Amino acid sequence: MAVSVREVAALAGVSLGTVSNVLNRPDKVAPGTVDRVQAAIAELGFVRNDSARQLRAGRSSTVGLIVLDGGNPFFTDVARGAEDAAMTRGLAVLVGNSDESADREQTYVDLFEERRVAGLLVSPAGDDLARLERLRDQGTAVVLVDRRADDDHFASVSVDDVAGGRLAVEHLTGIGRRRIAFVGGPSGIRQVADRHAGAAAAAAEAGATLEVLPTTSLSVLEGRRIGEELQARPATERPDAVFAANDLLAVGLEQAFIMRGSVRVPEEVAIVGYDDIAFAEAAVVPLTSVRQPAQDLGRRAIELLVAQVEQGQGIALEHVEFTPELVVRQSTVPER
Amino acid sequence: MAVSVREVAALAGVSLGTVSNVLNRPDKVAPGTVDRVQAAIAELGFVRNDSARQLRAGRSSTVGLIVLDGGNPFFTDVARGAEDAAMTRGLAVLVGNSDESADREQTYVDLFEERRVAGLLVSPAGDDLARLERLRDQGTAVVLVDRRADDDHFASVSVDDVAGGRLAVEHLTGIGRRRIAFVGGPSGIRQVADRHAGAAAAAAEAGATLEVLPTTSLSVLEGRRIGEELQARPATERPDAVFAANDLLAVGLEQAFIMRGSVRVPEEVAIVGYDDIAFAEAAVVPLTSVRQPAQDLGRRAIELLVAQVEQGQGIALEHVEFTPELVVRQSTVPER
DNA sequence: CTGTTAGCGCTTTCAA
DNA sequence: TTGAAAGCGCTAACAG
Repeated sequence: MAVSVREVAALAGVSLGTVSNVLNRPDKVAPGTVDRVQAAIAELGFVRNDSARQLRAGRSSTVGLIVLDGGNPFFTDVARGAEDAAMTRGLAVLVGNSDESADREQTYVDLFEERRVAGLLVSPAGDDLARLERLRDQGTAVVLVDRRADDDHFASVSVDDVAGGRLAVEHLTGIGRRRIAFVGGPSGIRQVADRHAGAAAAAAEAGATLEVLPTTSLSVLEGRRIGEELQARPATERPDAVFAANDLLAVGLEQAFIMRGSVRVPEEVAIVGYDDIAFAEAAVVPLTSVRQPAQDLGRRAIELLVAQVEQGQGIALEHVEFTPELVVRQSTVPER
Repeated sequence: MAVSVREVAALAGVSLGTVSNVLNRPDKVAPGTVDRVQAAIAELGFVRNDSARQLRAGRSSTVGLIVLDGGNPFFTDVARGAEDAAMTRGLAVLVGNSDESADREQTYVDLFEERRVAGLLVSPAGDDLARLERLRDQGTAVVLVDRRADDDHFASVSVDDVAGGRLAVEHLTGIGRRRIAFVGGPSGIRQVADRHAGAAAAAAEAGATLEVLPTTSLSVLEGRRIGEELQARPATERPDAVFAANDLLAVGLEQAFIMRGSVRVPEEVAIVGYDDIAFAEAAVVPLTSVRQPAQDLGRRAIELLVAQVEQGQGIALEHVEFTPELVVRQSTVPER
């Protein structure tokens, strides 16, 4: 079937140990020999068998990544960042999609464990991290993604949603708005609660009011529903700015305002969204939004993982928390 | 480090061959022994080493999938379908994102080849399939995804874009529209050309006209530009329906029509998009769109791959072409 | 039904 | 600088 080092060695007229050296430490081999071996490799189309390599070496050059939602752009960006960072280090990333199911997550953890991955990046589906702790205790590096580890059991990379909420509202007060509404829910979602907390703090500091308009989900439809309610109010009782917990809500608000033609954005009501989805820029009024550095998250997670692998168990577990950034567009600052 | 079959065998008081049998052919082992071995496995937390297994077995239980664009919902759906189908067969899917770069694609092909994957699912970045042919000649099963293989070199799964274009225009003529416009471009993109061809055929059959409005890209902005042009025309010179080559264009058209308030959708102009992106349903006027069975594509690709693996080289190469389906919403048929 | 044994392809001492 | 040999963990004969 596939050609092995043995055949390469035979063709090149050297021993298989030399072929291995050409592959792994070419500087330890005489230039002429290297050439001969490489010619043989090319001629036979030899491709190294990673299983054998890994079995012998005891360690793998693959890392696993388990994401909560493979269809979510945030996670595809995280994956992309991880992939890129891994590739420069000669690592490959196996991506699994748990779809928020603890069972599926478990299946992937098993799979990765059987493959003896160098480490695991995981955005956990539930609160039961016991299985991951066991893994880590057995020597597999584990980094939590998009979840701040509350204890010292795991390294983690996450984004500071409180800072994101603060950023949004500081921008709104900065452009002179004082009657601000926060649209979002359910409040049980940690991200929603954090963004609200940051928003509330920033509003209080600036002497602005923050009215909370709860939603049952983070969808365009819910945004439109709230938008309809707001535009039905007398102009004097409307907020002069809205911070939506995500972009879908914000787009729904925009639709309600623009479709009716009753509320001008941003003149009467400025709108800030969250996530900076691809669609934010293409909204009827391009949307100001809080962007999460998803690719950086993935990149950094790989770096923490590599550090753990290289420095072993004893390493201090880092918790990296990224600060989101504000992307200003016409939904808060009109085009000149 | 990790525990091996040897240690399990020692603890259970059997030989390592028996442990292997418990793992792979439990029915060949006495029930009592099975229990004892499994107790030992549980106690030691034994996890089988897949590298060793694969090295010995000569075959792998992983398949590689290389997609053109990891951020594109179409491909995340394909991946999801492939993952699900693979999982039920005990296969794992390694997903690589070529990002339309032939180089990146090559890197992943190399990676997968080193890992001796059972097969490769790939939506090729370029037209040079020579490398893939070599792979296939060496015995690795290859299935082309989202690209109809023009020859008998590869099995393939794709979606019939001509049928999709036909579907869209038949719907429009079916609701009585006769002056139809096709918005899309550049025409060099195969999907665009096919969708147009289907649309033209359907229009001709129904005795409708099909005006072509070319775009430089498939973006919301381009859609909005065309929309502005159309709404500036006298009502009598406007088409009574538009078929857009994708949903982004369609959303841009809608935005231009609705924002100006000058053209009613669907009364004056009906709009059909393509892809049925998540946003289509949430558009200001929910968008009628042509949906591609992306998950089915992924699932079927795995099935073709498995067939090749099981039946070997001699198998007749299948070309599965899916027919898209129309999702009707208010942009063509008003709510009652 | 269970134990023994021979490798899978590679890397890595250790000697020459 | 190169070659010979041992063995990673597992599976699949084959023998008992």
